[in-house]
Amino acid sequence: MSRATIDDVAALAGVSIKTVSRVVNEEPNVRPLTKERVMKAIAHLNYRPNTSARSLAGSRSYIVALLYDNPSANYVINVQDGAIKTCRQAGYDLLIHPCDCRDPNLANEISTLIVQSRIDGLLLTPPLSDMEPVVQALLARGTPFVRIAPVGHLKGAPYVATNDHEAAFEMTRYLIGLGHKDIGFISGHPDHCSVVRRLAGYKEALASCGIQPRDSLIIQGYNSFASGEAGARELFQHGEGRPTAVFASNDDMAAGVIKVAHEMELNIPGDLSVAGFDDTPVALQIWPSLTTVRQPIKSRAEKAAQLLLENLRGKSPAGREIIMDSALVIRDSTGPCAPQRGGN
Amino acid sequence: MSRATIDDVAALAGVSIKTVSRVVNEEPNVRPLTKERVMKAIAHLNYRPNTSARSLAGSRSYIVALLYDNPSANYVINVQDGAIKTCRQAGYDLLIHPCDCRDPNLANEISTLIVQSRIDGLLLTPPLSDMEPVVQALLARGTPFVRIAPVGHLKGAPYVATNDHEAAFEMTRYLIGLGHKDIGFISGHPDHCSVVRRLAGYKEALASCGIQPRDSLIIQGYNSFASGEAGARELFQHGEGRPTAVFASNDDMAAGVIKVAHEMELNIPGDLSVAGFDDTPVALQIWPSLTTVRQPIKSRAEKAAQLLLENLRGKSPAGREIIMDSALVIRDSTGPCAPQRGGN
DNA sequence: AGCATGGTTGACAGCGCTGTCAATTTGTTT
DNA sequence: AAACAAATTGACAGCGCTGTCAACCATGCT
Repeated sequence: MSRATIDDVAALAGVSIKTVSRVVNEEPNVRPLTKERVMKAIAHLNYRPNTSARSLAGSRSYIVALLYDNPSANYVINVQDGAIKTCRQAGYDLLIHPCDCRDPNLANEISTLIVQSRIDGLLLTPPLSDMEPVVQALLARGTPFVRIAPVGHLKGAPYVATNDHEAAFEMTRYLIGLGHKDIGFISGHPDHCSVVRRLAGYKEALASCGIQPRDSLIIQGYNSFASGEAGARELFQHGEGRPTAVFASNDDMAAGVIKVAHEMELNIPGDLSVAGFDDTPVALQIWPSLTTVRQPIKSRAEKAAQLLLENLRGKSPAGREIIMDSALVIRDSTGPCAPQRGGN
Repeated sequence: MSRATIDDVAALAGVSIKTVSRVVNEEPNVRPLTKERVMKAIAHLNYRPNTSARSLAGSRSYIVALLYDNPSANYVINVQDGAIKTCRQAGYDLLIHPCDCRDPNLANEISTLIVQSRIDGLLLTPPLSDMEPVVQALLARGTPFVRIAPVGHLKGAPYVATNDHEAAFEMTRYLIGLGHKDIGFISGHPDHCSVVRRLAGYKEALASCGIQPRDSLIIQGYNSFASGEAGARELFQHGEGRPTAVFASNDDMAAGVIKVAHEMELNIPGDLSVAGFDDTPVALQIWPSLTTVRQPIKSRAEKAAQLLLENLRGKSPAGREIIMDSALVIRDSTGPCAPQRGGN
């Protein structure tokens, strides 16, 4: 089973191993006829090149690394799935590498990883996508990489992002459309810059409707469920000025808000509307189900991997910056503004 | 940075490359003095062997694969983390390989993976741990593997499991201790055999307290949140015979039960106690927080990886079957049986 | 016909390491 | 001290592939 070597193929096709190598690597200058003979032999023997030999002889390793430091299991799994899918098709292996953002030595650690595991290219997820030292180190080494959902444009650092700004804008407009005027906002972890854009979208939507954003309604969160709870308590402490809706920068925090609301015996969405961001599984697991923004996490990772592989193959040009769309998902946690206690 | 080869080390230490190789691979018959000199040279040059060359020349690839087909992102991430941790320490890489259990060709696909990626050994997670064709194929190939949380003893197929049976027994006893007599049970996916044991533990606990298990209280679930909801609806449809407590075989299903209870305006734990299994993050994200059983998912994966690596190194003997303990985590979703409406 | 030109092919030398086996050193025995 | 066994070390031949470079072939041109 698949024990054939390049020599076997060469013998069967009646060519030299070098020619087989050319066909396998899709190099130019092989006569179509020859190419076909070789391909037939390959198929017949079910030949698969030996990765170790390839990477030893050539420069490539056919391995790309996926770097992450993200507390959300769901997010990571989705990114992995997307990246693996693309890599498998292209004959690349994916090496997953959890890391620690707070490690001051991170850039070095990554360099070591690249050298040691002979990494061809890397995929960076937030918050690594925006860590200057890491990006600079990669740029300096000349190791290809693609950033997933970064906030900033960095010269020569390609990325795939979603339009967080617009999505937050739309969600806020939706809440305003429901009659809400006092809309609390729980922002994301300050390091996750992508999340900064969500705040901007929120503010802009408010402004576009002539509502003055109030600082007391904007709470600093840290992406965790617990920070959502804390944020909710802070928002609700002044009885009268209480917002009638809360927009959290991710679902975990929104779930925290909802839990606090339950504890305070607030009716959702009757007394309080809550919206999240990301559409993680928890959005459907809490009660009531959460209105949120669906991110194309998996397909974004696929795209990023595709971009990276194209880079590795030398086709560096076109589309080094890709923006993908996300969509509002309206569920049961949002409804018309309180006083009227509308039907919904 | 780390570009040193074995030749450099050999030159610096004043020995042949073969001796360096011996030291690196911890082979016997190297004089302590020589060994020390070599180790110093290695440290000085920050030498790391080239994986490709190693696997090309030798038989090993220093790669182990982690196979899974599990809908729970949290579970998978924890297993990955545990396995990676152990592998890194030992200088092995971990290749993650999501697969599809329903694929009738699965065993072949895995064989191909092993051959193609030169996998040294594999880690199987449920439900693959108990798939006969897969295990048999591996046994036939002679490829080392370790099963995580399987249900069955299979000759020559080492595993690391937790005492699900006992944990389910204890949880049930705890509920009985709270005064509950009508305790519903939502079992897990029939393929996830490990989950079968939980049902056995539940029944046994009932029996041990002189309570006759009733079939109408035992519902077939499928590990998903949705199947928890469905199970709850089934349990609650007959008004009077309604159980006062529900024990679900995992947290997702327990969350489903709680959601249905909320919809039916049942007070938890006043009107209904709910317990889960696994202690996934959702247990803390729902309201009220969920009483559950904490599984040592990550450390179990670490152990499994250790066992596998020992196997790869030829130390096949001792402890081919390891059982680890799980623990009850009492939170707010369980309380004294209804009628009295006790304080808690 | 004679000669560049460029497309097509193969011979060959490694990539950095490990397995084999023979050479050397060291320790033991009588 | 000679003879032997065991421990220690190194020379060398690949593992399966790719990069280099030279050889070859088919054109189109003068």
